[in-house]
Amino acid sequence: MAATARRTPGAPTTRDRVLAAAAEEFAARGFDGAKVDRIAARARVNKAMLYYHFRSKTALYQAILLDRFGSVAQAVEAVRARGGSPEAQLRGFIEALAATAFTQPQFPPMWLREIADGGRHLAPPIVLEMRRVVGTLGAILAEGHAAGVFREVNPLVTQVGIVAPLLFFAATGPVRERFKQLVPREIVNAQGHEIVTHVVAATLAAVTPPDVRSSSGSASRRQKS
Amino acid sequence: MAATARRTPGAPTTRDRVLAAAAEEFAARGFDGAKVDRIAARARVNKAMLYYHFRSKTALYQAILLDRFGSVAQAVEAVRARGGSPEAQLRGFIEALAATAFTQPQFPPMWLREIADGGRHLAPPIVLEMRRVVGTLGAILAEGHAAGVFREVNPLVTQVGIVAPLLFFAATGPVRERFKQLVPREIVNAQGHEIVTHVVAATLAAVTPPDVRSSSGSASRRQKS
DNA sequence: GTCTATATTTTGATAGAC
DNA sequence: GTCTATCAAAATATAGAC
Repeated sequence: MAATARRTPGAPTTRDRVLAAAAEEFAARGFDGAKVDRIAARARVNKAMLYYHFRSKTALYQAILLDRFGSVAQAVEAVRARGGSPEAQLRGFIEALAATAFTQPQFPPMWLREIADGGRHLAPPIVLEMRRVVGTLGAILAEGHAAGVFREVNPLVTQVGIVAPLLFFAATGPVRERFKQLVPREIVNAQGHEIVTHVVAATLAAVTPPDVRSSSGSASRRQKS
Repeated sequence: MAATARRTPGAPTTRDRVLAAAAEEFAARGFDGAKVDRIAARARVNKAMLYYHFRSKTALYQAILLDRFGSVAQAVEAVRARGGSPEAQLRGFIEALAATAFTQPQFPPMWLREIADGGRHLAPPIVLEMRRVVGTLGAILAEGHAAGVFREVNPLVTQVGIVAPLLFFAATGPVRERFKQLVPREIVNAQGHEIVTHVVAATLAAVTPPDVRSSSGSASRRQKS
């Protein structure tokens, strides 16, 4: 109706370009390190334009966080809805998180920073999305426990055991690249699938009850060699 | 000799107070979020005094990082020097890291932030300290592999599986405290020892070869129930 | 919806007296 | 070694024309 320029269908809107540029800037520099001027420049929009679409730097930041955590929650809930054995769901949970961490490179650093910040920018809606993620894992673990294939474990501890290595590994990519001169190649050249395999194996082992860990049903702790 | 005020023996020097205050500020807000004025106020020193002792905000930050990573490296090397079975050394490695993470609350957030920052502030000496940590783990894993009690695993992947959950759990303390209203108590009230137990179990399981995982020496993957 | 110009505050860093 | 006063550069945000 107004003097709106007719956009090319499928082309990202100005708002979308700002969101994308902001995600990169926030991921790379953190909330305080991110500069509104740089975001605007990256998005090839004017700074005033940015403030036209978003109330403030904080609002922009929170919009991104809400979107990303929402899509993570959706992904893990889809895994749970798909059903299957508790082990399969747990593996799917891990793989869904890994997929997010590796396909959305901005997400791991942002998550790590929010943790380090003590959740200073986490509005309640964002926390609810995070809650959906732990809740989903809790449901999977409870189902497995009820079926007798999982021990009773603390969902938070288990979730940290899953999420932390995936985020950490994904986020350390740039650091490893940066200092590859100082560290042996074989060590640095770990691939994403290796950490996923590790996390799956480690998590399954940690939630498996002692009595199904070996066919003999005996001690869970091996005797010293 | 000069007009130096005679310090009370054992009392922290001005420099030490600045370092302590800076560690808290950097941990809580990150490099860009930390403000020199706040550091000075916290340390009850003048800002000019701060710049007398440290060349710049960056130099102050790096001094702290070097010190902390150095003490971590020292701790894990002490574990290795103490000897014992590879399993015992691996457990000791994990516990040493956990002790650092829980007794020095500023350290986990600072580490997470440096990762997220892509190592932008990591001077080569600091990277060398980090290298000592991975190197120590690599030595333990190699010894275990030579003795036939560990599989051949990537030290970096294994280290991420250890360090990330410990740092993440320690660093999430404030977040969990902050949003405890929104999450069930049983979940939030996980204690530090729980994550250590989890990491030890998960890591040992991940590095144990299939043929010693059960006394029968059969399949490492359990059949479905 | 988009841009130019600018107001206002904050912040890292220093000069210079004592 | 310590403090007061202050500079100069950034950085968030907005006013107002088109």
